[in-house]
Amino acid sequence: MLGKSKSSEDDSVSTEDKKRICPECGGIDLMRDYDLAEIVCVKCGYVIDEKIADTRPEWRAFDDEQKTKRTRVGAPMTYTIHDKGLSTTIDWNDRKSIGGKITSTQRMELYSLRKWQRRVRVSDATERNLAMALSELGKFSSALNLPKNIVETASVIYRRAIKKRLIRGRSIHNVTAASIYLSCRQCGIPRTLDEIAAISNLNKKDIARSYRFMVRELGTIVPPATSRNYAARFSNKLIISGKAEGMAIKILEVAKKLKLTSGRGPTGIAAAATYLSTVLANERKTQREIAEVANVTEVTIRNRYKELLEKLLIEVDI
DNA sequence: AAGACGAAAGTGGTTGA
DNA sequence: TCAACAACTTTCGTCTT
Repeated sequence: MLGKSKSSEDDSVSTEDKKRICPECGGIDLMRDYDLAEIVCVKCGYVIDEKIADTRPEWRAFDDEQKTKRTRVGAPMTYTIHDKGLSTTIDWNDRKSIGGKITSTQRMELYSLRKWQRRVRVSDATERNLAMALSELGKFSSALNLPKNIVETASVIYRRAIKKRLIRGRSIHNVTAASIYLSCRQCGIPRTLDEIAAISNLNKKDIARSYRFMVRELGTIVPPATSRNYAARFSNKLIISGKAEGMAIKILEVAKKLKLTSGRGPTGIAAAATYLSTVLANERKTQREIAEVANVTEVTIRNRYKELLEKLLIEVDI
C-alpha cells in the first residue's frame, strides 16, 4: 500500500473500481468516497459498498503547510442528516477554550453568533422539510429492520426528489415512504409495499402513486422485484434447512428461464418454490404456514405450485 | 380431522382507447 | 374517464393422508 504513495494526493477512482459496474443501473460511473467510506453509483445513487477501508497511505507531515493540508478531522459525512453532519456547533459555555472568562462584549457577540448559526443550519422551508423527512427515514428503517445503506440510498433519493421539486403538493410522509421502497427495490432487499404501508399508517395506494411518480421523474431504473430475494426471506422465517432454501432458489432460476415468472407476483412464485422445496427436502410445511409468511393465499401457492410442477418435470426429472 | 385440491365468483389494480 | 383484462383472493365442497 505504501508503495502507491505517489498517487495519494487525489481521490481519483482506482483501477480496481474501473472494472466494477453498478448492479442496479449498469452505470460504470462509480465514486469511491473515503470520507463517506462508501462506493456510490453517480448515476442512480445506489450505495454499492459501505464501510470500505481507507486504503490511502497515512500521511507524514514535514512542515506546517503540509500538516494543515493533509489533516483529516471531524465526524464522517452522512446523507442521513440534513446538512450531511458537517455543520459546526458552537459551545454553550461562555468561556474561552484556553483559560479564563470572557468580556461582556464578547458574550454578546457569541450570543448573536449562536443565533445566526441556528438560523443558518436549518434555514428555509426546504431545509426544515429535509430535516424532518430524514428523521422519518430513520424511523422507517428501524421499524423495518433495514440496513444502514438502505437509509443512505433513500436519503440520496429524497435529496434528488427535492432538487427536482417533486415534493411540492405531495406529503412528506408519502415521499419518504416511497423513497424507502425505491431504495429497497434498488438494493434488492425485499420489502413489500404492504409492509411499508402497514408500519407508516399510510395508504398503500398513495405511496404507490408517489413511488411511480418518482421513478418516472427521477429516471431511475428499477430492477423488477426478484422472487429469489423473497424466497430467501421466507426460508428464514420458516426456519427450514439451507439445503431446502438453496433448492428453492434453484427452482426459481429454472422457472425464470422457462418464463414462468413473468407477469406473476414475485411473492406468489417465491412461496410456491419454497413449498416445492420443502416437499422435495422432506421438511414439509403446510401451505397455510407458507401462505402466512408470504402474505398470499394457499390458492395462489397451489396454482403456482402446479405450474412449476408441470413445467419443471419436463425440464429436469427430479 | 387436518391438509390438499380445485371450481366459481368477487376484488383491486393496470392498460389502452 | 371508463371498460376490458389478468392476477389474485375468498369461499366452499370434495378428496387424500
